[in-house]
Amino acid sequence: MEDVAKAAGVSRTTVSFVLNNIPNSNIADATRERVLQVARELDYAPNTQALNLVTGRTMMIALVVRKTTHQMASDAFLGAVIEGIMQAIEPHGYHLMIHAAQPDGVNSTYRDLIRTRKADGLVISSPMVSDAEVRLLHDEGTPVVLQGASTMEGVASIDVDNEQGAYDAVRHLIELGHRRIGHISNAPFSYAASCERLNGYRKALAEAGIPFDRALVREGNFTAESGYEPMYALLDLEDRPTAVFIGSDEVALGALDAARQRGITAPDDLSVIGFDNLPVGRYLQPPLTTVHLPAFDLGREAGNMILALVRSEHLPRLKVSLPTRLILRGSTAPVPA
Amino acid sequence: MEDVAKAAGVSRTTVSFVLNNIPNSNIADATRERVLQVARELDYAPNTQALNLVTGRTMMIALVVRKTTHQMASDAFLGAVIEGIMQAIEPHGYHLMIHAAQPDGVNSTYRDLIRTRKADGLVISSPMVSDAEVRLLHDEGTPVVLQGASTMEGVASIDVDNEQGAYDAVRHLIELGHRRIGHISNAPFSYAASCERLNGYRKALAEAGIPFDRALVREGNFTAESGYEPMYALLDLEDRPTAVFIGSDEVALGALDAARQRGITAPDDLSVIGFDNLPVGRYLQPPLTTVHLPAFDLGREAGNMILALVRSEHLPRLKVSLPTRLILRGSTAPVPA
DNA sequence: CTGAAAGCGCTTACAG
DNA sequence: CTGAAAGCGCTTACAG
Repeated sequence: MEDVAKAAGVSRTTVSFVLNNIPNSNIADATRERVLQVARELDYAPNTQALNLVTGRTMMIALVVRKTTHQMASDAFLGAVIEGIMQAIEPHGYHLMIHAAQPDGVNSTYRDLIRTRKADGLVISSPMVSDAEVRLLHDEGTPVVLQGASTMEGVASIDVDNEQGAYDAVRHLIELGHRRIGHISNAPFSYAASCERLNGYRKALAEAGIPFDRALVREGNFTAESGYEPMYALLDLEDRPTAVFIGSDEVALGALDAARQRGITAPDDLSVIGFDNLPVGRYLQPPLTTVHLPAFDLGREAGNMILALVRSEHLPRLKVSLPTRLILRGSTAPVPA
Repeated sequence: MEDVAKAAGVSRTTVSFVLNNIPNSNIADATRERVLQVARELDYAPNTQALNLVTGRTMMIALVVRKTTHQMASDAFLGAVIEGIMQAIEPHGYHLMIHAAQPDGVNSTYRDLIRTRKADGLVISSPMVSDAEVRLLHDEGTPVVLQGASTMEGVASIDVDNEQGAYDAVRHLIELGHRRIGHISNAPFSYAASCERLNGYRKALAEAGIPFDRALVREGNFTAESGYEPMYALLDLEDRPTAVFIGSDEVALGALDAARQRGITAPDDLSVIGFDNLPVGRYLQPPLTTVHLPAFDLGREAGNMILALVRSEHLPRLKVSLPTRLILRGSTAPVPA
């Protein structure tokens, strides 16, 4: 900048004014032109670090991924979420950094991103029901958006309407005539999303006058592998279900394989409906009926929210809930006569 | 820091020395203890921006994803690659930022990340054969690692051994007795990886004395949808193949569906082998035989390489090639008698 | 309409 | 063993 000022024969102040297009700076057109010209010739680019130091901002948003290494590496939605966030923030000059924080990390470090001024705000992809560090961060006035859990008082959050999605899925099964409907969760019930999906399941049953049977509910744990045991257990029941609502396509993969091993195939012997709408679902045999999770929209909305927060703008709603959509394919059918 | 110095009754210099553990600074133990103590009490955290300004470094690595929005959102490996890079760089105090750059972007902007000092080095996930911006960056002395294409002279790069992987796949088919073997590429042949896999295919054929037949080679284009046409074309051939090597599991998904629509099922009527080893492959019916692509390792190695570059350390090898591994599952079988 | 100067929060020769 | 001071590259009152 020094160089530009010298070459253009003006002060650094003037250069700063024209380059930043400061209003009311009243720079003569000729001067302005000259500075712009020289800056171009010298291929001038401002030093972000210097700018950050004086403005006190970093123009960075951190996406904190609260997952184990394995969970993150096999997260089919990470790309969509990242893409969504970037599309929201980059047009406004913000960049995205990724930070991994183990879910069990007691001494996790993402608060340091703020303390050491590496980022202006955090999007926390946190499936955990509660998290003391988030609480602290929020109380300190840090811009924080929770993506995926909405149980924390006063903290901005975004999620899909899990209960409604589950309700729609189970209602679909009921309409096909099923009465004996099992449920395998996407994750342990210590996760908010699992609870909400269970609630949707129960609500649909209740509405149809079908009594809730605890024995029909089993826990999955994110992965396809975790789908085997629960499915075996369900199929081993005296009065086994004619349909199963599984809270995750991924878990459904394993569950379907388990059923197959027992010689039970969907949808003839058993109707199966998943959740998430993984891209691969339509290529399975039979194509998997599921509930669409709008991962990209989730990211974009999270981006919009954190953007509003870091810019101290008004946040229309503190908790937003995105709609799901039932995707009918081949893994569900009317209950066999 | 000012505050810490004041509270400890020392100068900022001293605080800086003890906090950064500067060797040969010869701080009295008592002073050191006092400073540490006060810093803890005041919950002091250094301002990264100020530090960056004086050191001239940002401690940031940018992952430049050269893909369309759609491609990125449906990239099953992005999480694994990111995780790999982070595991390599975070222990050394570096952070990762993500930057999207459209593959067709003439006036793409990732060079600005360096010009404006937002990052110290770039990992470019670039499938394109050549890229003028990378050339320029490299010539300017910027630390750059190409992930996925190795055609640029003098630029560090990492990739999987595509040719060997394809060779292994086709050789497996030949050993099963197939002689009429089709190929559907993962992407257009303007992409380096596609060419390399085609070379592996040709090499295996040549070695077995099977003449290369241009009619048996078709282009895929990343997505499952792009697998239909090529498969139809192959099946419509007079002398149709008994096996097909497909350069991508994703493309294989569509191709398999296309075959199924024609009443042709793997592996009885047609052996099919993919590439990538998507997690879902083992849950398909039949489970997909494929070539394992070590996405996490790719990321970690890219991380190690860029780390060496930004730290001006010696780079053992400028171009590294990671081995693949043939995964035998159910979609390939001996040629029908 | 433009410039001199202070300041953002650090590091690091240099002096004592 | 410790401190005063310059400097990193910017922005922004303030003065003229």
